Amino acid sequence: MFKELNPLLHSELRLAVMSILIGVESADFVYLRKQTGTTAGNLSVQLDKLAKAGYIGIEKSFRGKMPRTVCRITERGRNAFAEYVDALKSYIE
Amino acid sequence: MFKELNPLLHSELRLAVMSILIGVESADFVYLRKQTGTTAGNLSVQLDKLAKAGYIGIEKSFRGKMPRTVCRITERGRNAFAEYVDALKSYIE
DNA sequence: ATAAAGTGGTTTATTTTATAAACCAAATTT
DNA sequence: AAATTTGGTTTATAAAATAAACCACTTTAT
Repeated sequence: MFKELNPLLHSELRLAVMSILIGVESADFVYLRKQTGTTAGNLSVQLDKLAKAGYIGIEKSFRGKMPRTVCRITERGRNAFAEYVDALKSYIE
Repeated sequence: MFKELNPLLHSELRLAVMSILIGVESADFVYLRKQTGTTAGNLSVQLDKLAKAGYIGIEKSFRGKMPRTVCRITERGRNAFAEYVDALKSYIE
């Protein structure tokens, strides 16, 4: 009757991050923080979880002298997101 | 950009319960437990939360000698569900 | 009649998760 | 050179979900 909701995606902040990343080539930490309106600490933790699941890739580098964290959705992340959306529909349609 | 997701509804089990109740006149504890596949303890706790928020009404009675718990969505619950679904769309569309 | 098992739950304890607070290293501003 | 800002991470706390125990009965089997 109801499809299971991937708990990693069923989180407001992680879902927002994935929702952003699915629509862009890449996005950096600062951008994600502004768009989601969350705290840096929370974002840091949630990005880690998404990365550990292989849903996003994180590249750290320096832009001049400042650190820079760029995130990008992976194919696995894309698939998981699509499945999650599909599962959600079993609840809301 | 992203609408807030009502945390009371952003829970797999509570969402499933609301999803069932929105489509029927009423449903009892046993039916909800079977449809959702959850444990009685978990269902009991989550129904309480929905009831305390005024999203569902709970009537307790006896059917012959056995206790019976009947749940019904309220107008407030109906509205909250509709809003939640609408908010979700800002993430998945 | 009594013990064992089942029904329909509730309550309490444990684990997991989310969130916030504190911190760090370096850069920039005053 | 002290204070503030940037771009984060780490750690502590609060909240939530889940599971395990339990309770009050009823039904079935002995």
